[in-house]
Amino acid sequence: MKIKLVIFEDNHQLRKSLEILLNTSESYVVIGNFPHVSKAKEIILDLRPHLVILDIDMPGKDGITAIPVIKEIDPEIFILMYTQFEDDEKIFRSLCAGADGYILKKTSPLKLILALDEVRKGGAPMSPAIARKVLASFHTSVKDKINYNLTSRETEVLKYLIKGCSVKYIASELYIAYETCRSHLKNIYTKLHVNCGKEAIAKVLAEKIEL
Amino acid sequence: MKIKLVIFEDNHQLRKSLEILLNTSESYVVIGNFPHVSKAKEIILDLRPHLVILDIDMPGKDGITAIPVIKEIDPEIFILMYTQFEDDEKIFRSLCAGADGYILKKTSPLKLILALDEVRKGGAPMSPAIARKVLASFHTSVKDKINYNLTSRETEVLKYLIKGCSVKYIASELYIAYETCRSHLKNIYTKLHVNCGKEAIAKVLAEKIEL
DNA sequence: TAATTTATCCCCCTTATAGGGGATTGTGCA
DNA sequence: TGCACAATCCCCTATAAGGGGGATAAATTA
Repeated sequence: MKIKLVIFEDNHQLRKSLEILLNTSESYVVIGNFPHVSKAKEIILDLRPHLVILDIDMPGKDGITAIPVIKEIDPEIFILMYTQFEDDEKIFRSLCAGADGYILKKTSPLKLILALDEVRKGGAPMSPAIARKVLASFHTSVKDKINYNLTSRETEVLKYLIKGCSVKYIASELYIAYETCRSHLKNIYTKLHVNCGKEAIAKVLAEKIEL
Repeated sequence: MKIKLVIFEDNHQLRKSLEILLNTSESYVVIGNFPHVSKAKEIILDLRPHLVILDIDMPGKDGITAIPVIKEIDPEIFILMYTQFEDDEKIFRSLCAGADGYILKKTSPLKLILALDEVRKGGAPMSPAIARKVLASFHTSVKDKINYNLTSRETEVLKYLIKGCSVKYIASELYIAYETCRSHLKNIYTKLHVNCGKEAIAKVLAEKIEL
């Protein structure tokens, strides 16, 4: 059973030669080949490929816009970006959107096939520069975050709160009175600009506020 | 000005040959060479290298444990993991901890230097398989998550809850009675094995449960 | 030294939430 | 045809949580 490919590539010549190249391989078969992604949804729903090769720079709709569309239809469909220039920003946006890797158009036919194999096996081919960007946004996510000026005690209380603990429990854990704990919470709510514990938890966890 | 390197590597022979190799290069100079990471903090504070080459498998303390220690001293110090086996899990843990890339011990001297250059330039050398793992955990597509069997309506209610909304507000947003909303919440709490909304929010957001 | 901050505690009052029931309607599946 | 289930709504009760006060001792800062 060959892996079914759909290609979106605006350059007519390149599109054709890609098709010929891939169809001569023993593992892949091109079942669709289109110059733009405006009908991507219908095409994917209709053809149900295993893997999509997606050019980034295309007239009209950007290839990146098609990523969420395809992944929503079936997250199992692999998406390999195919770009002429090593534009870090675009490739990074592609990967954020859910692409499974990318290859440059200057890549040799052999390496193209290898990259496809890699994607199929669950790998995500990408250059070190891009990998670094992904890594960076992966752990140091948002460093430019607001300082809410919580005191050390308030921070302690908040740490328990975001675990879902009750006020009573937090108080007992910190060996302070229930009312003291509530005082801290009141101050926390004021400082975080929220009105209740639920909002505080949601804010801290959703905004990845470090404590 | 040469890039100052510190190496942590338990194999004596390898450590020595690494040092000789790197010292013959025109860009790098090895200023420290140690068989274990137990004194990593003191060493880094003292020597202040630009880049650290870190073996993962070492007797006593694992090389990975040294990553946060080094990064806390100076996040600008690059860390390149140096491993014998392509152990996905360990490499992944290393990258999560803050490593800037990794190379295998079987890597040729030329490629080792290239990888160091890559790290210096801000790249993060890694294999496609690792890149995929990073990508995956990056957009939280943890597939092996528990299915709590929430109904579509319960999911809707929960989506509002984790934004910190009150029961009354959720009810009004969904055009249902307050008591209906509460019924859904009761069922949600049962299914998630929690006792209150705060716990539910904490659980969903902390465990990155997809809704 | 005086003012400020922090952490601690207490009161009252109101509202929100949780837990325990129970009931009705429609839908889909066996 | 009947059953299970999802979604809707209601009641009662107890506890938890939030908002508004205020107070004190210790430490820090101006």
